[in-house]
Amino acid sequence: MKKTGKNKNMKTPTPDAVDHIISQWRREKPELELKAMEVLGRLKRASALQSPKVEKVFLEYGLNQPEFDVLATLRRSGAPYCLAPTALFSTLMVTSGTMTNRMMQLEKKGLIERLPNPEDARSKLVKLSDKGFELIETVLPHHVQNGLNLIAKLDDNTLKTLNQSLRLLLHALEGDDL
Amino acid sequence: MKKTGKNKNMKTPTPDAVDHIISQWRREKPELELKAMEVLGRLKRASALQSPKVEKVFLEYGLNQPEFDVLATLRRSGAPYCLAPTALFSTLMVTSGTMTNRMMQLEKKGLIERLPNPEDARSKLVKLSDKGFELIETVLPHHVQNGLNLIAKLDDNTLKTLNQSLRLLLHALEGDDL
DNA sequence: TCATTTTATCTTGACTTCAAGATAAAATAA
DNA sequence: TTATTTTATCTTGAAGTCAAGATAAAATGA
Repeated sequence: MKKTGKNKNMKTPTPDAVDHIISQWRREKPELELKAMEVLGRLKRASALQSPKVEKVFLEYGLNQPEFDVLATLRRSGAPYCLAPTALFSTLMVTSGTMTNRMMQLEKKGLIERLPNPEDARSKLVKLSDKGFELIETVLPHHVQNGLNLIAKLDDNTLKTLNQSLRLLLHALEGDDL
Repeated sequence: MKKTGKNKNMKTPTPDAVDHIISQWRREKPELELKAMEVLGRLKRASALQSPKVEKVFLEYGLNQPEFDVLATLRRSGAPYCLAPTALFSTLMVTSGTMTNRMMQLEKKGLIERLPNPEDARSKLVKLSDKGFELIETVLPHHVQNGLNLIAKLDDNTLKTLNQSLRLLLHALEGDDL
C-alpha cells in the first residue's frame, strides 16, 4: 500500500493526556502550530511518569536515583571502576557542586572510596568500593527487569521505531548549544 | 518493499550518547536485555536536554517553567481562566504543597488572583489576572516558535512516528499505578 | 623561573519539591 | 442532628540542585 497523506483506513489512536491538552489549545488558540508542543509535551510527561516507577526499585535497595546513577556510571566504565569527578558530572549532566554532594553521601554509605589522583592533585578519584560493586551487581538485574515490565505493552516494532526517532531527536537537541 | 526482520540495506543511524552507554553495558554485562534501558534512557535524556532550552524563553519574560505551566494551564482552560488548586496540581503532577508555593509566587507577581470558591469553602479559586493573561498571550507564540526550532531537524514523518509511539508509551506508563 | 590563565573541585546560599502532619469544610452515616 | 470519614488545602522540615564565588593545582606565556 502506498503512503498517502491522509488515510481513511488509519486507526485513530486512543487519545492520551497530551491530546487533551492540545485540543484545549486548539480551541483557545487555533492559529498556533502545535506539533512541537505535542512531541515535547509527550516527551516530558513520559519521562515524568517513568521516573518514580524506575526509582522504586532503587529505593528497595536503599538507593535513590541520583545515587544509582553514580554507581552505575562507575560500574559500566569497567575495571577498576574508578573515574574522576569531572567524568562523572559531565556524563550525568549535573554541576560539580551536585556531584560533590552525591559523592559525600555515597562515601558515607561506604559505597565509594576517594583516592588521590596521581596524575592531577586537584582531583580525588572516585572508585566503587567492594560493597558498592556488590550492591550495583545486585540491583542491576532488578532494574533491568523493571524496565522491561514498564514497556512490556509495546511490541518490538514500536520499540524499534521509538528508539530510532528518539535518537534523531537526541541528535537535534544535543547539537545546538544551550 | 516487504518488511523483513533484518535488512542489509538499512542505514545504520549515527550513534548517540545512549548508544555509548548501552555499548558499555554490553561489554560489562552481556547477559542483560537492555532494550528497555535503551528507550527509557533516551526518553530521560531527551527530556533533560529540552528542558533548559524550553525554559530559556520563559526566563526572558521573567517566568520559570513551573510558573509558566500554571499560567498556561489556566489559559488553555478557557474563560474565565479560573480553576481550583486541585485541578491545577493534578494536571501538573505536583503535590498540593508545591502548588501552594507556586500560587503564592504568582500572586506576589500579580499574575493570578485568589477568589473565594462559592461552592466549597475549603478552596480558594485561582484566576488569571489581566496582567497574567496578557503575559501568557505574549509568551505563548514565542514558546511555540522556540519548540518548532528545537525540532526543526526532524521531518514530518519522523515527528508523526515519534508522536504515535510516544502515545503508546504514555498509555503503558499511565496505566499502571505507581 | 615567575606571572597569568585555565581547570577541577568544593563551598555557600537560595530555591523548588516532596512527604507527612495539621486544619477546616464537606459529605456520610447513624 | 451529631459523629465519623473524606477532602482540599496549607504548613513544616528535609532533600537535592544549581549558580556563583573561593581555592589550589596545572598549563601557558614571557
